[in-house]
Amino acid sequence: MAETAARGRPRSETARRAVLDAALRLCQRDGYQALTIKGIAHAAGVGRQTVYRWWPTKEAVLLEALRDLVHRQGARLAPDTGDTLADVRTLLDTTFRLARELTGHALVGLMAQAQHDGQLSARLQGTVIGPRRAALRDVLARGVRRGELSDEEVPLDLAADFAFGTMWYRLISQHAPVDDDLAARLSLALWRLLSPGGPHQAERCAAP
Amino acid sequence: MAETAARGRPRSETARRAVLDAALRLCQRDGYQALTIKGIAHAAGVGRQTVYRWWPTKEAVLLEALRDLVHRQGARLAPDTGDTLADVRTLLDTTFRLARELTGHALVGLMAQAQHDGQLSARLQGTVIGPRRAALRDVLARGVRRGELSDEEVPLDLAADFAFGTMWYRLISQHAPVDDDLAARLSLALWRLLSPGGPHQAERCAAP
Amino acid sequence: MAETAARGRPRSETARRAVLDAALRLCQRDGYQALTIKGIAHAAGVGRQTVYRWWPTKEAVLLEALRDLVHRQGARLAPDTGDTLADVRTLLDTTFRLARELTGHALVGLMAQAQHDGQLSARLQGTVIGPRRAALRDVLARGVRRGELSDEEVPLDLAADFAFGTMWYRLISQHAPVDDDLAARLSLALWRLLSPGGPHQAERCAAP
Amino acid sequence: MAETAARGRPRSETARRAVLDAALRLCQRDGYQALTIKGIAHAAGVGRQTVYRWWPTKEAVLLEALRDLVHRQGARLAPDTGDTLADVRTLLDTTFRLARELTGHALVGLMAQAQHDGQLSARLQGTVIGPRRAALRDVLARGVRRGELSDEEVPLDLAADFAFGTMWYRLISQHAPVDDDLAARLSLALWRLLSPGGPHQAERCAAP
DNA sequence: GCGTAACCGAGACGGTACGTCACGTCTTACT
DNA sequence: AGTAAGACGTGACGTACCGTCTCGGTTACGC
Repeated sequence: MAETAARGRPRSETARRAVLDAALRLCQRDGYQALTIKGIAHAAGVGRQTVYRWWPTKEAVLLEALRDLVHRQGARLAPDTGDTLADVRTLLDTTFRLARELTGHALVGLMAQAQHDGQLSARLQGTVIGPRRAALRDVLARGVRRGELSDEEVPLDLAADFAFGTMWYRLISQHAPVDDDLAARLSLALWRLLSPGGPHQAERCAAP
Repeated sequence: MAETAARGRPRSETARRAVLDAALRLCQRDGYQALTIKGIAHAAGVGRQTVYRWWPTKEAVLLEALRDLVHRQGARLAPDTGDTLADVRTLLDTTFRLARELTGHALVGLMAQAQHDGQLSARLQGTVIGPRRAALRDVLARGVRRGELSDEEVPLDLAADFAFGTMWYRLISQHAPVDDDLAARLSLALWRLLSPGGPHQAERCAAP
Repeated sequence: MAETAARGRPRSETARRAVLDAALRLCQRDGYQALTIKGIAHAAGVGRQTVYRWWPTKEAVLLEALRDLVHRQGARLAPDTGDTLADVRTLLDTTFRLARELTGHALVGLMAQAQHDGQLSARLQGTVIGPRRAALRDVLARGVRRGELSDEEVPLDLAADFAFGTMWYRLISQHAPVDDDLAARLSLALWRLLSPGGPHQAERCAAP
Repeated sequence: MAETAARGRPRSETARRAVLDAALRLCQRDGYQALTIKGIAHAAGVGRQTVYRWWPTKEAVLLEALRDLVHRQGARLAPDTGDTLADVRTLLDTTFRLARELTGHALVGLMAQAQHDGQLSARLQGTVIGPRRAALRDVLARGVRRGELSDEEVPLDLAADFAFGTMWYRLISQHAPVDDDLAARLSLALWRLLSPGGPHQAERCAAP
C-alpha cells in the first residue's frame, strides 16, 4: 500500500498548470487544428520535452485540461431538489457553462479526432459525455418514478439525445448560442415531450 | 461578355473525379486529421500540383466531394406528399443516408475545421446545414398551416435543433447509430412535441 | 544503355555547391564536432531536407566536398618526369596542399569518425588515402627499376608510411607545419633511406 | 597552509574508477562520437551529476583515463641501457602498447576534438605526445653523442616524426597493425637513416 | 497541320512541426 | 557534502508534409 519511493526531482506543478492553461488559451485563440505541441510549450514557457514527458499528444493535454475543468465544477450534476424540472435545468446549465468555457472549439476538435481514435473516444465518453448523459437520465428517471413523467411514448435515451444533441449541434454549427435561455426552453420541451397523458400538464409551471 | 475563349488543354474530368473519390476514401479510412494533399494526390494517381491548381486546401476538396454527393441525391428534400409525418421521415431518411455515406468522419472533421474558418463555415452552412434545416422547417410549417401541428409551445427552430442535433450527437459520440429506425422515432417524437392540444393525437398513426 | 527518363524538377547544382562549400567553411571555422546538418543547411541558404535528400550524414557531405577538391586537383599525381626525386616531391606537394585546403580539421574528423564506420573508412581509403599511397609507391618503384633506389633494406610500404605518417602526425598534433619545406626534406630523407649502397649518393642533388 | 579541512562525505574512489573504466570501455565499443556523458554515467552505475561534478566534458574523462594508463605504465620511457638501437625499440614498444590499449579510437577521437580546442590540445601534448617525443629525441641524441648516429643529414625531429607519424598513420588508416614487428622495423630504419657515413653500418645488427 | 497555350505526371526546392535524444542544470531524499 | 535519481529548459536529430517551382510530355483549339 506504500507509495513508490519518491526519488529524484519532483514534477513541477507550475509547469503542468502552465501547459494546460496555454493549451486551452491557444485552442481558443487559433483553433484546434492550429494547436501545436511546440506552440503549447512555447506559450507555457516550458521545454518541449516537458510536454512530451507527460502527455503523448496534444489530445491528451486537452483531455486533461478538460478533466480539470470538470473536477473544478464539482460533482453537483444531479442535485435532486425534488423539483424534476428545476433539476433538469440545473444540469443543462452547468453542462452548457462547461461547453462555453472551452468555446466548443476544443470539444469539437477532440470529438473530430476521436472519430478514428478509439482510446480517445473512450476517454471522452468516460470523462464528460457518459457522466452527463447518465446524470440526465437519472434525473428524468426520478421524474418517471414520481409519476410526473412517462417513458412509454418517448424513451429517456432519446430525450437525452434531444438535449445534448441540440447543444452539440449549436456548438458545431453556431447558428444559435448555447446559453441559459436554451437550457430553459430545452427543459420545458423535454417536460412536454415526456408528460404522461400529454403535454398539457406542462402548463403547470407556466400557470402560477 | 461571352465566356473566355477556351484555349489550351481542357481540364481532365478523370483527374477531378479521382481526386474527389480518393479524398473521401482516405478520409473514411484514416480519418480527417490524417488526410493529406500529398496522400490524396498519390492515391488518385495524380500530380500534387494538379490538386493545388484546382483546390486551395484539403477542406475545399472534401467540400466539393460533399457537394457532389448532395447534388447526386437530387433535390427531393421537401416532397410534400400531403402527409406531414411521412414527409418529415423522408427528409430525415435522406439526410441520414448522406451522413452515413461520409461516415460522419469527413463531416465532423470539416465542422471542426470550420470552427475557426468563417469562409468554410459559411460554405458548409450554404451547402448542407442550411438547406436541410430550411427544408425541415418548411415541412413542419406546412403541418402548422394544415392545423396538424402547432408552433406555440415549442418553436419550429427548436424542433429542428432536436432532429439534426440528435443526428450530429450520434455521429460524434457514436453511442447509437444514425439509421432508419432513428428517423422513424424522431419523426414520431417531433409529431408528439408539436401536437397542438397535446401529444395524444400522435397515437393516430399507431392506431390502424 | 539509355539513361533513366529524367522526370520532375532537376537537381539544383547551385544548392549542391552551396552545401559543399558551407560544409567545408563551417568545418574549418568551428571544427568537425560542431559541424551540424542544420548549420550547413542554414549557412548554405538551403532547406534542411535538401541536405538529407542527397546526403545521409554530415560525413557524406564532407566526403563529397573532399572528392570534388581531389578531382579539381586533377590526376597529376604521379608525373614521371624521369627525375624520381622531383616526382616524389611533386606528389607530396600536391598532397600537402590538399590537406591544407581542408585545414586538416575535416580530414582528421572524418578519420576519427571512420574508426567505427567501416563504410566511411572504405570510402576514404578509396578516395584519398589509397590513391596517394599507390602513387607514391609507383614513383618509388620506378626509382627502384631505374636502379636509383633499393627496396631491400627498407620496404617501399614502410617508406610510404614515413611520408604520409609524418603528414598526418603534424596535421593532428600541430607541432610543425605541413608545407613545401616539409615536402623537400621528406623527399631527401626518403632518397637517403632507400639509396642502394647507402645514403652518400643522395648528395648528388646537393652538389650543383 | 595545510590542506583545506576535509568536510562532508569524501569523494568516492569507486565512482571515479567506475566512470573512467566505463568511458574507455564504451569508447572502445561504440566509438568516440557515440560516447555520451549520460551513457558513461549509466554504464558506471553512477548519477549523471557525479560525472559533471568532477569532469566538465567527456574529453576530460577520457584524458584522465589516459593519464591513469600512462602513469600505470611507469616512467621507464628512456631506459638508457647503452644500446641505442635497443633503447629506441623499447620506447616504441611501450608507446605502441599504450596506443593499442586505447584501440586508437579514444586517441584519434581526442586528437580530432583537439583540432579546435586549444586547452585539450595542450593537455594532450603535455600528457602523451610531448613526453614520448622528447624521450625518443633523448635516446637518439645519446646515440649522436656516442657517435653512433648523426643528425647532420636528417634532423632528429624529423626522425621522430617518422616514427610517431607512422604509428598515427596506421592507427588512423588501419592499413597495417601497430605491433612489435613495426617497432623492430622502425628502429632499424631510423638507424639506417641516421647512420653517419651512410646506412651500411646498420648492417651490424643484421650480421651476427 | 502546326504553333501555342493550358493541362498533366513527377519531383526538387525552402520551410515548419513532428517525436526522440542528449545536453548541462536543478532539486529532491538518502548516506 | 557527496550520491543516485530524475525533472527541468534547450537544441540537433531525421522524417513527413506543406505550398511553390520547374521540368518533359500531352492534348485541343485557332490561325
